[in-house]
Amino acid sequence: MDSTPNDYAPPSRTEGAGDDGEFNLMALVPRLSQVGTAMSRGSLVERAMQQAAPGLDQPSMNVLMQLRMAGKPLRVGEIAHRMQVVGPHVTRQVNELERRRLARRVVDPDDQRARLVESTPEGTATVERYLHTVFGVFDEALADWSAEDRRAFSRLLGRFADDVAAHLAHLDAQDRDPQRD
Amino acid sequence: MDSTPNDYAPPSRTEGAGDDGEFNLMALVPRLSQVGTAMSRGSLVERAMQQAAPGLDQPSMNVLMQLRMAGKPLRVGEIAHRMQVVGPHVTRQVNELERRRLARRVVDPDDQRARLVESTPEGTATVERYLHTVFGVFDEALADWSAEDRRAFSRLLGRFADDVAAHLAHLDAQDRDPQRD
DNA sequence: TATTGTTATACTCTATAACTATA
DNA sequence: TATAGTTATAGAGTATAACAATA
Repeated sequence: MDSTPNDYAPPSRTEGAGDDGEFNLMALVPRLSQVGTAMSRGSLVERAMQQAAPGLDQPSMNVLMQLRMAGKPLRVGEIAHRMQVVGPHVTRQVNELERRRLARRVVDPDDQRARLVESTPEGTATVERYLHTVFGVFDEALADWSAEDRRAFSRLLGRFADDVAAHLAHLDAQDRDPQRD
Repeated sequence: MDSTPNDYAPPSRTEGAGDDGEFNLMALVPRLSQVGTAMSRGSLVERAMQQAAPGLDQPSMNVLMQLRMAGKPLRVGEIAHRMQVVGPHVTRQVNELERRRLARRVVDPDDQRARLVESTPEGTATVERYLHTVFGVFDEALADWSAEDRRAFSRLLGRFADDVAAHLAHLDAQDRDPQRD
């Protein structure tokens, strides 16, 4: 019983040829949701968490990921901003990471109020294991893709994320300050 | 906008950390997360919910969306499957939708155990308002895109979602039944 | 005996409010 | 007085377990 989740958007089955070729916003939405689910609570992250740090929670791994992507220690507020969450949330995850010796806090020399969160070697190794699993899945899933399609997807996804974010920021600013526009 | 997730220059040891034209998995991950956040708890959905049905919760709207995309009444279990959630979760949202007269349950004539959930006219109007807002934002955000880029993005995103889902389903099946391969 | 759905309960993620300590 | 972070608490979203009705 397991019917296809995709009656709405006929595209693909992909293997053969003819994608329908149309641009249809209605078809885009379920795909975006699908990707969102995969990145937050699907078997991909479940699998990667299991490989990398059984028992650790997802947001804590997300903190480690932010540190990994930044390549340097970050303030609590900066991590919160990058994760698109609120300060206290980060505090709790950093507590957990510190308890597990995956990260530590040091006072920011430039501002005694602030704390810099930095990954420990074990923290770095943990997030590397996580990314190894995630990349492995993507890599195998995209095994059949042409180099050109990969580049195009990367470019278009980045542009899409940027353009949507920028437009929403514009709308939000308008809401806060109806004068402008 | 201030510092966007774009600072993420992967620290040196990433595979082929190339420039914009390259395909770099490490660059893909934050973009996918960003899109996921937008679709689940960003200002896009907040805005659309506010326009369409202030006070209604997001998963209930998601149920209405599934009915809209299917174009026909669906069983509780089928809705759960399409939403990638578990049965009891859907039951609660359908209760809420019924309370608000946005959907109703009818016994499935083919199986007295099952219930078919169908949208009321008000439910349909509600989800149309929601989609109108979402499509409006996307449409404006993508205003500058060429028709070709739109088609390419639609095609590649669909293929990506399908290929990742298929590969994960394969891995999950392997986990459950290590015999196979 | 297996399946569809519901009720009751608990867990995870995230937000808001009140507070502490620097600035 | 404003800012960085923390503590305490509350809410939204989702899962698991036990059950009822029908197959």
